[in-house]
Amino acid sequence: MFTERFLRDKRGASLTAAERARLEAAISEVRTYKPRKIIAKAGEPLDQSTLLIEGFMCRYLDDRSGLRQLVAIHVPGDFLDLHAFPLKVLDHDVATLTGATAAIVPHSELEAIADEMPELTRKLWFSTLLDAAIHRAWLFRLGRLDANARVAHFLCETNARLVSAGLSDGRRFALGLTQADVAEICGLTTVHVNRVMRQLREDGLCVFRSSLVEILDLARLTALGQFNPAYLYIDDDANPLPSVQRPRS
Amino acid sequence: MFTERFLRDKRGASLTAAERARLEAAISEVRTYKPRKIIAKAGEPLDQSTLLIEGFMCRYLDDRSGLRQLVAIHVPGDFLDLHAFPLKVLDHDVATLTGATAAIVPHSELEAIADEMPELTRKLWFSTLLDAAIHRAWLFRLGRLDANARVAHFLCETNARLVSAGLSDGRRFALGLTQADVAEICGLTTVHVNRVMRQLREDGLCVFRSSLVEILDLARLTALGQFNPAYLYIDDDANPLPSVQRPRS
DNA sequence: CAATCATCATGATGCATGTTAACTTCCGCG
DNA sequence: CGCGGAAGTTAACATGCATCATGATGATTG
Repeated sequence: MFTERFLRDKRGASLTAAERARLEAAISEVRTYKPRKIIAKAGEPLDQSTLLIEGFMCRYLDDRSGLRQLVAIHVPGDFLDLHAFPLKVLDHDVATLTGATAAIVPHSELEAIADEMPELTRKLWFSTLLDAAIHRAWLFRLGRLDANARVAHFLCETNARLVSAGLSDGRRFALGLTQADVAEICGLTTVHVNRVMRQLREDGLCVFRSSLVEILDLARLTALGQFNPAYLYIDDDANPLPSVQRPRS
Repeated sequence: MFTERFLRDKRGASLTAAERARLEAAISEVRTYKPRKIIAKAGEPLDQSTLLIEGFMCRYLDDRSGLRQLVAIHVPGDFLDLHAFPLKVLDHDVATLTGATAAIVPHSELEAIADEMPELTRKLWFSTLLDAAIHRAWLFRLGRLDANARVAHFLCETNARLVSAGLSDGRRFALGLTQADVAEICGLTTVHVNRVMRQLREDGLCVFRSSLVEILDLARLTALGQFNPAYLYIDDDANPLPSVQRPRS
């Protein structure tokens, strides 16, 4: 079941068994990728999209001197270039961060789905809009938060997304990124990300070492990053984070 | 024809006459709005979307102390909260910047369109993805550009969008924003935006005074802002900007 | 027409983050 | 098992933008 995590526990958009089966049938191929490989370049016409099964991928824009600004990172369950189906051509590059496996879905299959299954189509649309909502949270992060808060916000967001994917217990998760990657995400230099990580460690908020994130004080990290997970559209009663667990009735 | 500007000259997504008529028939009402009024609040369920006909609107997120980060501005022709149709609830607020008029489209009509007209549905989807592409360009702007370049990039983008809407001649356009608005867009203080505007003026790049933008040197402004309009998905041969006009064959 | 408020303008000062440059630690690989 | 390159760490110094303060201009309104 390659589509197992896709839209899992997303408010009003979880797939029915029939929809899941249809999507599963649309997969033409499963590929594996090495770390730090470019998967799609801006401007090239695409006739397929990629459903991430394992590993981390990213999307980014280059500035004139070749520096990257990441505009998204993707975790297992993300249909990461589904927007290439309506757009036909991407405005940015897509690459792996870690080694990864992904399912390939040809656009011809998506066209068939669009003709036959309006409700599933609406859910695919929803999935691309979820990415847009995350873009907006990233805009807030870059526009309004200082360096410490940016990194805190990013770690909280990634934690929440990985909890939803079943890949974090709400406190600890594997994250195969370097400090340089975090810098490209948060619009900072690697030197300064290093300073921020040290401060988070010394303040007892979070430790990020050898590709493992350990959140020591989720409440304070959340407050520091002004993180409010509403934009992730996660079902209220699915996989609650430890800090938002409600009393059992 | 309220939908006249919607997806005008957008690559592979311009509407056919029949599609336009269908959308026109979906409009339930036309409203006028005063400047600086909130139109939709984050978290409230929405059962309609808004097609902007005249004026400027924006979308924004608040930080803890009430400061705003704009995540989008919208110009006539934009279907500005169409993403509320699949999402049902917005993750941000929507407000007018200037006085405005807009057409209201109930979600029940969009559902009917989704059931009957897959090709038009794909174009509506495209429209929401165009907004996401603009989000990505804004991420690049905030993450990788300094203050002068951010403002230059914003002015180039707005110029290009307004040319496409028929509201800029490629050099001059009305823009009813204050320097404080530009600050909320570019993640700067109003004081610093003021300094940037002065510098752009002194360098002979651009003058922004009494709600009128005059671009004096588009090529240099484009270079300063590292602006590449590809992400706007404007038809190659529609309304070319003066600087990208090609020789007639 | 005066009063008032939003917007624009500009200087002085401070701080967060960038820049440069070592140095260290880790880890894969010959 | 030691070598080499990538990633992490830290310090000294530079700077772009925020902050604070104050006044000028321009528009709206009673």
